[in-house]
Amino acid sequence: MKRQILVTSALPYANGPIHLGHLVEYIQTDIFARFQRLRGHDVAYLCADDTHGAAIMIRAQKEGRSPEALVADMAVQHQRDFAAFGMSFDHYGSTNSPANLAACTGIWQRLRERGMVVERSVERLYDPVQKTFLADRFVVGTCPRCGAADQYGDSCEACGATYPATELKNPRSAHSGAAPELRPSTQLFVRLEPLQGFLTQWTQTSGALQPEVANYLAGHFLDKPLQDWDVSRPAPYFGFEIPDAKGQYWYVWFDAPVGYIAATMEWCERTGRSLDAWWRDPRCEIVHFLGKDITYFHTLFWPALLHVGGYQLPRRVQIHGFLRVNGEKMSKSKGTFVTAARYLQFLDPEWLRYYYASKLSGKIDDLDFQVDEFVGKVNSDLVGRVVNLASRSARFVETTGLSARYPDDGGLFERAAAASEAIAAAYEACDFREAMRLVMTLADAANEYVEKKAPWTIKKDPARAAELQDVCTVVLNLFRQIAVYLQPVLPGLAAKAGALLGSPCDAWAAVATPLVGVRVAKFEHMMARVEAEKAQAMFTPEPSAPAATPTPSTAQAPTPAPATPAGGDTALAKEPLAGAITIDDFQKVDLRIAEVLAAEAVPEAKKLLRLTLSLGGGVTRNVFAGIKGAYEPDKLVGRLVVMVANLAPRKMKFGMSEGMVIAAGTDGEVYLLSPDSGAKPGQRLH
RNA sequence: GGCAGGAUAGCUCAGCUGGUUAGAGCGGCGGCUUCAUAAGCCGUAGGUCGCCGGUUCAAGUCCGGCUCCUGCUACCA
Repeated sequence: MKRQILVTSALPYANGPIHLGHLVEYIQTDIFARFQRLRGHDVAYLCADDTHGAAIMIRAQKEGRSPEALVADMAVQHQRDFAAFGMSFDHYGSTNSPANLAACTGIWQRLRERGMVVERSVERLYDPVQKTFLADRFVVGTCPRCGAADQYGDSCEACGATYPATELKNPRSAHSGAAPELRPSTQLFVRLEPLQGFLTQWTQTSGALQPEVANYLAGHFLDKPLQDWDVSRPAPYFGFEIPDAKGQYWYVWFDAPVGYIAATMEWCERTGRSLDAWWRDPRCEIVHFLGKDITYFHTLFWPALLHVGGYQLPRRVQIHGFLRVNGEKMSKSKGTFVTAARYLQFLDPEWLRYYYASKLSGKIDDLDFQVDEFVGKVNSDLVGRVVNLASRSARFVETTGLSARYPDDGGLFERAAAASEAIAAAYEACDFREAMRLVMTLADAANEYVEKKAPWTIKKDPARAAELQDVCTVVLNLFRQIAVYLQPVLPGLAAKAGALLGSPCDAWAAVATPLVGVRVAKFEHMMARVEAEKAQAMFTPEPSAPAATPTPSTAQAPTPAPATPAGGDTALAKEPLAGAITIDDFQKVDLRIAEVLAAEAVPEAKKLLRLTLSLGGGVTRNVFAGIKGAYEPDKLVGRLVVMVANLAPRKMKFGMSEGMVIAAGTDGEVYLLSPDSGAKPGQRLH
């Protein structure tokens, strides 16, 4: 039965380049889409750039151009990268499109009709100079958790904390620099509670979600009344102005997923198809691929919007984990944050497709990119086993072609054909790892056959020419079956296999019937081996900036233990220098020498020590410091540290914190600062 | 702290509803082969299945507790 399948990948944000982490998702989705096409189903693979939001607006402003220009530029970059990695989108759109506005408007009207939009006044930060409300991203200040300066109002890039903009310390407007004030703002909310029953049932019983995901939703959201969803943002905002609420814009997460529908609309328009056949017909299977970070948008809000909008709900939401590199989070300073464009400078895209396929299990687990494993898998599986089959047989039949009848092969071809359904089931379940494993056992069997038949020996005897041709006919047919099975992962290799035998590997059914009597083209290399050095080089940070190399005069200085090979400026790369401030700015900060009178771990806290600091003359301060992991409380008592003495006190879960202890560190390292001997508690730093 | 997921050979992982001597690939070691992109084939060594207790004729597989990792979250989507 021919199925109709609409496949999507999450829309990449137009604020940054495509990197190896993104590619886990796009490659996974593309393999699924290509597999379904290969099986003869009707597939639409749709994607688009996610273009709206304050982050885009700010960046455009910084770069002195319009958001539209920025977004157009990123669209070109993204699509160039995707093309290089073989993404077979049927259409690639943008959320900043008339189609998307139309689709959003339609859903919005239905929400209004059902009384699901409510207006409420919320306290928001207001820029008194510009006379405008500020989106979270337009407020900058000090992170309330880690104290990093110049962080946006929604989350901290240094420590990853998220918080309401009102908690930011020393907040300033990104427009005017003025201190924002709290003012009531009228905003629009979508009520989700009326759909609680519907969403509970859908998430728990539809089978669309992986079990862990259903559990997560049940335990985190559905166990209490669903909160209203704040879907509007005050101007200025790069996005769609809400048609019936002037000055209010849809929050980017409202119009982003609607982009799936908009992309389908554009595709239907272009190809003369019907949108309803893909979005309002239960026979169409909608499959969303996305990362675990955006789970709840796609499993609560999005189904709610679809339901109210009269659209078909996804048949499946396939959620994957994050990419790690050699067991660690991707990191710019460690060079493991590799963009698609950088990968292409070093390595072949098909290698990555295969490597990811061989690791993807369809579960939500993170996926670890290990350089050695990557090199080993590609070289031994693909070059050593698969391509090698063609390489060790094709040359023998370049002049004769394949035998006219398929010879007896002891059941090898038939067995490989019989594996078809097991392999297909693995692909269907997105257990590509299992699919690759099954295919490789076929390659093993084929190589054993070559070994046993020893065509190179047969060749020495002219009387056995027919036998030689038969053996190669078997081997090349086994190779072709494998090429077909791998086509969703390695379309390039499959195309080369098709060219070799003059018959395309473009249908799953081709594995059932051996090819006979055809000519065999001159054999050419099908895939190069990975050079381990190149893979290694790709993950090595570019030696950056001149400042890193020590000048001769400083070369005598004791060299700190070199944790990183080249450069040594990773801390600077990780946390670039902040913008210039005046001496007046600096003098606002009152830094003092303080003596640690007492220190104790806060048992309930992961990172906190409670310090009692003396500023001399009997003045003490109670300060919580996130240094539990790095310092023993006992060893701190008596030592001098530097503290921010005029930081506004802050109520924490464990008590009042009346200041902050200065420490250096990147990625969880912590190094307290000490003055030279002679300094006394209470002295100010100038 | 809450929630979720995980802990099985050096590495990456399979082990379904409990049942014979716990598996695969890679890597290691030993041999064979030389058609092939120094590819291939054969053989072999590696595991107290995180820890403790329980249920059972029988537990990696079920139950309870604990330890450690990962992610999300921390009065909030």
